[in-house]
Amino acid sequence: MNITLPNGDVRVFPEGTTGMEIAKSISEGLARVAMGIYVNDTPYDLSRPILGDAAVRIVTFDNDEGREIFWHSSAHLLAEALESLYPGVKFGIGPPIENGFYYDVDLPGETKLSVEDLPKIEAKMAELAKRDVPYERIEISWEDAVAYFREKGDEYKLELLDGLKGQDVTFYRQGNFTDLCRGTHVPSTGALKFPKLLSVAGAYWRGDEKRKMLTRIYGISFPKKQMLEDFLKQREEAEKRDHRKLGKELELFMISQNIGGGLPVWLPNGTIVRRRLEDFIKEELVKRGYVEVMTPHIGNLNLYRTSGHYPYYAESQFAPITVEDEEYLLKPMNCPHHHQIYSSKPRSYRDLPVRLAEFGTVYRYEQSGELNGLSRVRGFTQDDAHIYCTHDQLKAELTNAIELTQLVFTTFGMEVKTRLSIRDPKTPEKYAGDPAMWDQAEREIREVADAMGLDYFIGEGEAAFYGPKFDFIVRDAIGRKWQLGTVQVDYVMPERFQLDYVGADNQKHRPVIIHRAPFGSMERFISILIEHYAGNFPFWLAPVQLNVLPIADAHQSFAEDVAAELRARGIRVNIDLRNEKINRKIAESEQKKVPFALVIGSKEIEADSAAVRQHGKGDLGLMKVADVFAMAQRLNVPGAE
RNA sequence: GCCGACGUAGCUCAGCUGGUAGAGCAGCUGAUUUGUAAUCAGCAGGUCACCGGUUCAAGUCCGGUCGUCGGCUCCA
Repeated sequence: MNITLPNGDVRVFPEGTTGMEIAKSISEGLARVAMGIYVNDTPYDLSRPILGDAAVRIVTFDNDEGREIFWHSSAHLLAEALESLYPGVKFGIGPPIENGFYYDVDLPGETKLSVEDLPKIEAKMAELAKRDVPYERIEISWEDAVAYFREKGDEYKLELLDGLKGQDVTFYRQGNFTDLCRGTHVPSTGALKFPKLLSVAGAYWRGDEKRKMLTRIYGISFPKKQMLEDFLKQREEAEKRDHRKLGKELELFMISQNIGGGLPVWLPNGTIVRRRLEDFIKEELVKRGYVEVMTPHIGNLNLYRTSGHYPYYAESQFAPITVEDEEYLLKPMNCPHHHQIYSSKPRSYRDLPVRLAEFGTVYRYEQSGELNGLSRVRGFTQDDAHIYCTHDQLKAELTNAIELTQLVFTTFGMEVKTRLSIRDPKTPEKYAGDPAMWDQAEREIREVADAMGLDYFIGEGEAAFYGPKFDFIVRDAIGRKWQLGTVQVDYVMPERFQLDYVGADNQKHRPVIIHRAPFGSMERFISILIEHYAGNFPFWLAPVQLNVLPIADAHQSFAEDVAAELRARGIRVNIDLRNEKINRKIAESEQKKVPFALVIGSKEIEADSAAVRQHGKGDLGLMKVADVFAMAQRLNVPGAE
């Protein structure tokens, strides 16, 4: 048979040759690190005979696919270890994930697992790995598979089999452990020498909170010990960037239980960062023809009945407040308020687009277990705006809104993934408005994306109930994904709020609304920003931009003059007049991550200069004070490095 | 909300099998006048998250509550 390699080479092998034999024919080295082989894009075990001509691709730990195989096999090894340590354990699912693998298990009786049990399990895994036994693929009829798990009493596997009714299935066996599994696996357990179990957590069976909570064990493994060590070190480094830790250290924000969980307060330093970001966006809004508005924090409940948010989202809102027989809601979003502004006077097509912007604070009830620093809160401020436009203007306005969002991410150099969030065709009841409208909206938003050459992926079922949207997703220091900016198309609210404008034909028409927020939530954006910079804010954002550090009393008056001159130029300056050694003053300036320190002693005064020290870079030498002023002003603009 | 772990001074953390709380940093006072990452000394600082129980005795053991963290679920 003819086997085509990824480089285009075609080699002839006897029918039934295995992936391992092909790998060996290429090189012994490749055979050693191979995890599996893709045969015409279907993953095969290396021991599985290949029948007929095929294009193949051998995958190793360096490929996503190879890691997937490696971690999937590791999950089976974990399961085997658990079965040997906790006889009677039942197994849910145990897939590979982005960084490692997990297995969901139902432990026998009242057995509880805590992190302290992990080393023991880990040791067992390592021991089992050492036997170096093969992963065997077993094809089995559905009936026999059911019989096996019925015998074993594993109702979870039986439930999984329910979903596979009528098909033959595959088992994988290594040593004493057999699992229902589609595969693929590494050739033998010997490859999995360095497993590391990371955490235990509860996880609902099949993700359904009405069903039993299983114990999930997370782990990771590597083919080389050094890789495991590097991974753990990197993890530790990432934890240092955690915005909750840096937020405290740099006095950016705090969360007080006396105020309430999920209700962060901004400290003076954090307020500066936030205001600078707001100023940055506001400037862009002016350039793009937005007008700013302000609306109160509560609104009549009827607004949200009209919009449909209430009672649909009632369980994620704070309870209504009743005053003089009227009910009010802490606003969970700004849109209805803005719609009132739009409809406060007759609008002509000549007025459109109307772009109403507001840094609007909204309140949503989040479950206590979900609160997280600034990332997940109960009160947050959106850099919100609603664009009311004619249908003809929609694409241009969408493009403009997406560009603004992109400007945000490029300004900060953040890596972002763009998701086009559309309906889930299986649950039409979750969406308002008529399907034809949706089809149109989804088509239009996609056309805009394609015209812009946007790199995006589809998120089926991620649309808002009133329309499709783009979501901009970034990762925090420890790899969790968060949605920041969003741009949404909405044909539903104009209907519900009876919004209209008079067209050139002197007839009333419905506008289209674009909801958009480039930062999304200021709180969440800043949480990511803190981690992105590891607290080392660029000059224009830094709460304190410059520390002036006189060496001794004699240098104070000159230093104070320099500081005053900088302040007069709008630079945020601190001066350290304490009776401390210069080393101490420098150390603290570095710890506080202040971008520049100006050391001032006799030499500097003599030369009308300052010794400039850049945070993280060290001493840059003497600079004339006039040049320092110029540099500070040059750096004090958004995006400057 | 659910599963698990954790909660000691402003911060970071010690406190073994129960015997009335300890360090470093920060703070205050004083000395030192300092040249590129922490000068020295003294002082002060705690209802050991909260409530209840066991015990002669609880930071430590048990139960409950609240909160934090890691997940799960949810996210307009």
